[in-house]
Amino acid sequence: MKKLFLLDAMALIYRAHFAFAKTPRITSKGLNTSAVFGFANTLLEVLAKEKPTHIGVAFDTPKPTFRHVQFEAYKAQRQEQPEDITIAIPYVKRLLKAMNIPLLILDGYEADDVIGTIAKRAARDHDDMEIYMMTPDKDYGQLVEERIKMYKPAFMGKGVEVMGPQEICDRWGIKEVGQVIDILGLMGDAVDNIPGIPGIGEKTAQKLIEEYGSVENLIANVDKLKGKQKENVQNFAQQGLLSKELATIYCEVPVPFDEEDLKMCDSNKEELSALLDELEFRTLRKRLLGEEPAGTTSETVAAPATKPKAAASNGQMDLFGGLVEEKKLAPSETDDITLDFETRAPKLDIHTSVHQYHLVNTPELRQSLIHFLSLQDEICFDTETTALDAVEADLVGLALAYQPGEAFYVPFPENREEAQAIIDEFKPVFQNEKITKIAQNIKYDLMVLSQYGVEIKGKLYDTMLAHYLIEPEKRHNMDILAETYLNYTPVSIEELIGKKGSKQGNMREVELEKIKEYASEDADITFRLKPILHEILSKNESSVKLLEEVEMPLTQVLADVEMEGVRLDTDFLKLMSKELEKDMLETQTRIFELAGVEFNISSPKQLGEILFEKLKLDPKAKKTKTGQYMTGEEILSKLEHEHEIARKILDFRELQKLKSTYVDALPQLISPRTGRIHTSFMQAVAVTGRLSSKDPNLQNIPIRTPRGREIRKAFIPKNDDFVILSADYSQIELRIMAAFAKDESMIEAFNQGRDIHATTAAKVFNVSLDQVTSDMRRKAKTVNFGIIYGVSAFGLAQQIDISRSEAKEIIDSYWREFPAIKRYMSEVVLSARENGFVETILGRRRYLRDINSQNMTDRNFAERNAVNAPIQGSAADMIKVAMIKVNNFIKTENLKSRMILTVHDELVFDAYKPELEILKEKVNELMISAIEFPVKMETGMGVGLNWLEAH
DNA sequence: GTTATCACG
DNA sequence: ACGTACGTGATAACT
Repeated sequence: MKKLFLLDAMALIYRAHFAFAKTPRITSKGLNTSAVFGFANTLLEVLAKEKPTHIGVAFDTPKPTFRHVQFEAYKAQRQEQPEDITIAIPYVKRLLKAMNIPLLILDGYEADDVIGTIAKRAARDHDDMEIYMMTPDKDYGQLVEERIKMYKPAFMGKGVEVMGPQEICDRWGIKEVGQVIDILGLMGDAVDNIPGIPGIGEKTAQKLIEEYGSVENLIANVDKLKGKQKENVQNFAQQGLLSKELATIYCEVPVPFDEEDLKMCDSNKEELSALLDELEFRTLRKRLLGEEPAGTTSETVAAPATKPKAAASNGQMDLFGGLVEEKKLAPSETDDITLDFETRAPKLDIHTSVHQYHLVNTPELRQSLIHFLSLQDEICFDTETTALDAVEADLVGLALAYQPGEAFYVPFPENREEAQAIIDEFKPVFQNEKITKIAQNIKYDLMVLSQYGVEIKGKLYDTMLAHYLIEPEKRHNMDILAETYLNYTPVSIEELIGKKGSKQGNMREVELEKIKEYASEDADITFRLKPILHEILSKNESSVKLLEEVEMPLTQVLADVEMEGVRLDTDFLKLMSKELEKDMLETQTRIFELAGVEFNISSPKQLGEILFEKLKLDPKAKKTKTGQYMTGEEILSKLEHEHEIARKILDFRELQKLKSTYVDALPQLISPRTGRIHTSFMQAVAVTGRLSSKDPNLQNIPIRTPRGREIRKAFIPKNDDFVILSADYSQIELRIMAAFAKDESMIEAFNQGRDIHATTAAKVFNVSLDQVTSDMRRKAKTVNFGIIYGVSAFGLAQQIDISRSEAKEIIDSYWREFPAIKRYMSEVVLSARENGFVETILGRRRYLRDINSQNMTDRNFAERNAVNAPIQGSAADMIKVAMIKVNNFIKTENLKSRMILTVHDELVFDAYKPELEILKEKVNELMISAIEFPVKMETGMGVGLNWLEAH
């Protein structure tokens, strides 16, 4: 006779936990192992005594079950799970996995439904099998039949109790086991919040069912009852029926049953041994594995036997074969089991844990969590802080997750030393090289943790950056990712701390329970997003490389660069501000004189009316689509010789821009903590792969005008021992274009170090190199840029103020002289039309949805993007790789010099004077060799006491 | 929140 | 006949 044992894990764990309530077992590391120990003992006892041939262990899931759908209050008042149990569950699961015992878990169903279904099917399909449901839970009585028995484990002095149909009927005083639910329906069950009928307890229920047979029949014969009891049955008839329904175990759960899956087999001794050591279960270990001390078993124990279908390398067993792939289940496949209360496809999740988000706020709990984290291949984390700006942020909490559906929240005290002590506990986890750290926008977390002296080691995985490489033109917030890929809308941060514009609330003031839920959810979601995004990303091999070898290492570099910051000469800026103020006032006075009235010069609306209506400067003045006069720089420049006011307005605009955007704004962004400026480099904004910079934007500090470039004098070295070093790629985009197009003449010009714009001018204007005038060179330079942007005659004409026909002639001439470039351009556009995207040298994609549009404007725009994106993007790829290499060099050589800025084709350093020469040499070498192109690359280097001098 | 303008590569 | 260079971010005005 075969023996199938089905265990109700949660019921047994609870029972074990409370059995040890007075004298809990604690390991030397503070882990409470009572529940695991109790469960393990019970399990081993039954294995030894009963020698089952088949076995399975069922868990509840944290997901709402159909009973919740039916009855909202179901189990609602059950008190929260003790943390010791929460911590125990993963260990129990590991124990079972190590013993090669299958876990039975199905979202939407409780353990008793799963056990009931399997028990009934096993009995039906196998005459030669006896089924034992191992549980202390009385509800199971309803399932008992000839070959299905309840097996109550020994407890509190009482021995094992095996109950067949006779025993059940005797126990409840009923005629058939099915009436168990009628009894429960009447008496209710306080633990599960099944109400029953008021005034009816076990004894009364027994008596009534003995007499009437069922709840339904009792209600039908309510007239035969008397007094208060009659009243209650009448008034609570519905409640009684519902209670009966709730107590009914559902035996049609959509799980296939295959006896092969549940066959007993050998343990994985290596895993088991490690686990028992960890739990410090010495006696058990001896019983199970003999006397070998820890650490010597792996060589001596033969390879563990594995089940036919249970071989997954991660130790998870594919119990239900195809059903494990539940995400891919077509609805039709589950149609044969339609459940009227099911709103979604049943989901089988072998390792979904029972409870979701846990508060980890004691040393013991932290110890357990850390211990468990250290066993993972990858973990997900999220920091909660007091500020959006990482440099100014204090840790409020840390959320961690290592499997979907479960997360842990560790709150941090406001006291800095206490917080430091807690984060120090987690250091071994963060510094474990074997664990991949997953996070959304991980640069922020890296920066926050670095303030607490935590330098993360091992692989990083940023879901934001993964998505940036999948769809660079989209947005990459976690909320959007969750909605797109998980079909789930997370709790918004605004619900916790209010909008960021208005006096944004403090994370510290949020209730612990709420922040726990919010933070845990973030970690959980991010953890779930990772495999989904990675699966999509993996469709393109180069994307995975790009993420792992460029963007992830770069995010660490950027964290370093941002933390370092830049020193600003505030005294200088203060002086400059005063001068600008004075000049602005003078200019404004002159403008008012010239205009004859006072008005707001900063208002394009007012300004347009003054210029074009009052002064009638340009009779054919152009208007914007909103009906206003255009007063931009290019318009006013053309009026410069018409009227003095145009020049003055341009001056005023420049002064105001410099003052408000730079001179006055920059000092306000100095960190009170470091006294330096810390920009944010945005890694997932620019569609081409470039970085952007904000708060403040240090990538648009003026340089083109004499007054503007003065501002760069305010960017200074950290002290007298340092100087500013600036290294920029020379003509990187043109070189990349020449390489892509394989244009021999242009490649040769670069390889010979010739002036590329002059060379272009000579060719385009058909003169010898020494006949090229500065005007010709200027035009050629503009043309070269224009080519990269996807030239049009109109655009070129506008840019250098020539006629459209003249522009067209120049372009035609360019194509004649550089036919390879023209060929390359058409090839890129063609390939974009075919594939719908273009790629950079490292395979970074840009999708061009309008490339085949009927709308010419949209299509032309897409075509210009097709030309520009691979060039601009490849240059971005190259400087990113260079940054990683340079930072690596600085770190491995332990230099005092630091990278402090990056501006598309330029790297800026705070260079320690004694290191200047080696730094210059290495930076140059690493920049030009970052990515191999079939064209010579060059850099320009400058050193000075400020950023301007370094150019 | 959108528009116009202007700073950079 | 159309409507036009590529990629960003900050500010002030206005709705």
